Amino acid sequence: MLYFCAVMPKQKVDEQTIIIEALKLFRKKSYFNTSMSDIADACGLQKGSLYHYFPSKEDLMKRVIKTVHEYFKNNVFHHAYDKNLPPHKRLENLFRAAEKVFLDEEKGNLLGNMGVETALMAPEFNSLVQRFFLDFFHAIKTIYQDKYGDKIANELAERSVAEIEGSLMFSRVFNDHSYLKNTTKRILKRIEEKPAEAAGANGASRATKAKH
Amino acid sequence: MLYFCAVMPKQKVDEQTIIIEALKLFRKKSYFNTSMSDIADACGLQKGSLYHYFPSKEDLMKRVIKTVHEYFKNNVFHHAYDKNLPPHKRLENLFRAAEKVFLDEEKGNLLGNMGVETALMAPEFNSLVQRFFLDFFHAIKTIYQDKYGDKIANELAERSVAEIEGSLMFSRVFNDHSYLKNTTKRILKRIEEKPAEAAGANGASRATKAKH
Amino acid sequence: MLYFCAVMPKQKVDEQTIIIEALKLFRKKSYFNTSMSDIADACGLQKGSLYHYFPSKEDLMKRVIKTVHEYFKNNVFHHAYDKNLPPHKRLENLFRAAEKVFLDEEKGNLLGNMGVETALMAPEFNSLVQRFFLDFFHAIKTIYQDKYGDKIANELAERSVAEIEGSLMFSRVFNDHSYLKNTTKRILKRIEEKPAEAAGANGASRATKAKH
Amino acid sequence: MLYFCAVMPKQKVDEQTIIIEALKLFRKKSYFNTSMSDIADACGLQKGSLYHYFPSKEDLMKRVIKTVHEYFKNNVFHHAYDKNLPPHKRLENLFRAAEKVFLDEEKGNLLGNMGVETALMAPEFNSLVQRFFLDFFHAIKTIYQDKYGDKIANELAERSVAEIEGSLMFSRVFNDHSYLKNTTKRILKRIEEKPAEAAGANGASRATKAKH
DNA sequence: AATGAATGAGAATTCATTCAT
DNA sequence: AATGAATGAATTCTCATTCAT
Repeated sequence: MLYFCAVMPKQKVDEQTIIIEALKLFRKKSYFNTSMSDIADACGLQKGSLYHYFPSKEDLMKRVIKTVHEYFKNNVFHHAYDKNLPPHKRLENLFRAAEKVFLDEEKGNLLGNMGVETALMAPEFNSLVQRFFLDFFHAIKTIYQDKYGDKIANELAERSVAEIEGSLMFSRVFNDHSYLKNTTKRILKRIEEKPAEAAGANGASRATKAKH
Repeated sequence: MLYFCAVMPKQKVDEQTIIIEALKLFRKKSYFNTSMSDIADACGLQKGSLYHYFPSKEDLMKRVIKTVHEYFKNNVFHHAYDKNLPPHKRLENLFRAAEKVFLDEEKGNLLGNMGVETALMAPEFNSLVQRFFLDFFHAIKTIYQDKYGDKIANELAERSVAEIEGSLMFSRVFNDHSYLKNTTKRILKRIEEKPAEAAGANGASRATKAKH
Repeated sequence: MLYFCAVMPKQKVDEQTIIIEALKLFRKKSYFNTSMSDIADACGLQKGSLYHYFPSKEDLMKRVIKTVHEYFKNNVFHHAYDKNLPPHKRLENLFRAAEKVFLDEEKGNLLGNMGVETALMAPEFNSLVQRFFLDFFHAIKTIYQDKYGDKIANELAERSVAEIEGSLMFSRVFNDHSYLKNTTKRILKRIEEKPAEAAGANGASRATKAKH
Repeated sequence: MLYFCAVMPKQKVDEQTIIIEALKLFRKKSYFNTSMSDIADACGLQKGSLYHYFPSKEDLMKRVIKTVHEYFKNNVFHHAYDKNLPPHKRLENLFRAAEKVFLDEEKGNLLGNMGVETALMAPEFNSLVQRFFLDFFHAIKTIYQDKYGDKIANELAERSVAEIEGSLMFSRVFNDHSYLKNTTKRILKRIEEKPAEAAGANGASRATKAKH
């Protein structure tokens, strides 16, 4: 990987490198199955050296989650707020970007969003994951709001994100991309159609309402 | 649970007790955060004694997953096959039973989707979790098949289970039952309506198709 | 093994059965690598039941060693005392019988004499193994005594048994019967030749002298 | 062993120390009866710390065996290749050095044939022990080759090493140095005499032939 | 005699973390 | 900043042994 640079950059190990390597490992092997040693190895460091950058494994994980969150904000969710495009186009762009990350298409691995699983297993990361999903909800809701009223948009967003997360899980459990891809396709098709479907929505859930 | 004889038999711990105690702990603290010691304590045993019943922690977990699966078959999925009731009623019964388990409504004694998280983190349990979901799909699909053709039923089932699993995840991440409850309500409402909505379905995913 | 009896004997598990099964396992896997569970399995018993016959694993091993010793007395060493045959014939018979046991020729496994290794690793069996070797020495010495004087016979015996044990060890380490077989052939050849070779013997060792 | 600087460096335990301590314990109590805890105690370390140096107990044992082998090469076997001395002198030097190690003459600090016993009980060490013996054979054979032809030298070497190992075993079982000492004396005497004795040798065994 | 549940001590190993250099 | 030795607590698992039935 390094050998291909014409001029070898100093390649000092920095926080970002560690976060990225940790992210890769957490995604591949999960938080509990990844040791600080694994991360150090991946960075070309000694175990002890990691503690110069992060006071603990838990803290490192939090930084990883925040980094992922930030990445989604800048590269996925932002498509929702591009007011120059029509809703269905914005949704399409957002989904396309999300799939790239979720399905790790470049490398062909099925990675999924480690944060979710981790949140369910380790309560200390719960609030960070909540924040991630609230932003996810908000982005999708914003897109729907142009076509539907606030209440319906809220509910549609909740439903769409649930479908996406559920089918992402299936894609992972069955090691089959098509679950997620079919789901995004289906959701896109819905937005292009008449708003009739959303009628009769029952109210959105508490957490989602609370924030937006 | 323990029947009284004239002479109280010496309270032997049996496999089922251990499985139930392990399940509770795995649900509460996750597989990785639960030690064999924890389980032994919960059963009033020494940790070595667990190995009298299960050759390894992994094996115990597999038994737990199978037990949950069996429980769902007998107490949840079976509603789908009750040919005396109309589809929407069968779906309602199934959802009601599922919610009871998923949301731990009556005192945390049974189940949850701990298997899912674990499958995502520990590949050794993947196939058991796959089997669980295939049965889940099949049950829901059977209900839809009375109203829709095979292809659409398939897709609707996939979608419904995804919505349920996604919203269950939100219910847990946000510690708010209404995500799952709203979702089941919404899905029930759909089945009571005209079949028009399902039009334009794109094909079901590989794994689901393969089996049913 | 049992299947070949025309009338299946009651075949109650008895001490002898356990000793034989334990011997087989100790030979194959060594004392330390054989658990009471392994032995119980081989006997078709529960672990706990072994303790009806033997108070401890150590005691069982002692019985095994004694049984082997007894077996050698009756089936191997006794050839040395068959006064009807000439020395070289007696030696040949003895070696032939010993090879059968050491090399487990019937089953083609290289088993060797577990007692020796065990004696070296677990001092509690030392004296039993000593007794075995003293009998071995004595048998060989008796054969030599007809051709040579006591002193030389003593030394030749010590030397022959050492050669045998050493080459038996090589046969096991290199998994090659020929080490032991070449050695017995060579020793037999020596006894058929002139007694000149034994000249200049230096005295036998203490233990050997002490006993005989 | 530890060189004194102006400032005494903090006495770090190093690999060699651990290997030596492990060797001592393996010799005294055997591989199976020595726990990593015992070794750690002997080194003044926590047992976890051993894994900083060796990935497993098995690996540590392999290093121990290799160290012993190396020691024999440098301190025992090398006498065989000292072309300035006559064969019998070389053999004498070799034996003298071997006895020192085998019989632990100076204070139990080094070696013994613990490897042999272990090889017989734990197949994972077999090949290392084979290599040790092949070197032993080769050294002795080299000495004999100056007086006898290749074939006879081969067989004499095999026989001598067998005698030595056998009598070493007796020395240990009877706790009496004289078994080994008499054997080396006797073998030395043979080489000083006429080569007539070796006549009629039957071929050497497979493993020995294969290598040399 | 036999069972099999239970024990309890101890084994190997892992790992997040600390800290002197 | 980085090392790497060291820790110590925890973890999974093994096993000889006991004992009520």
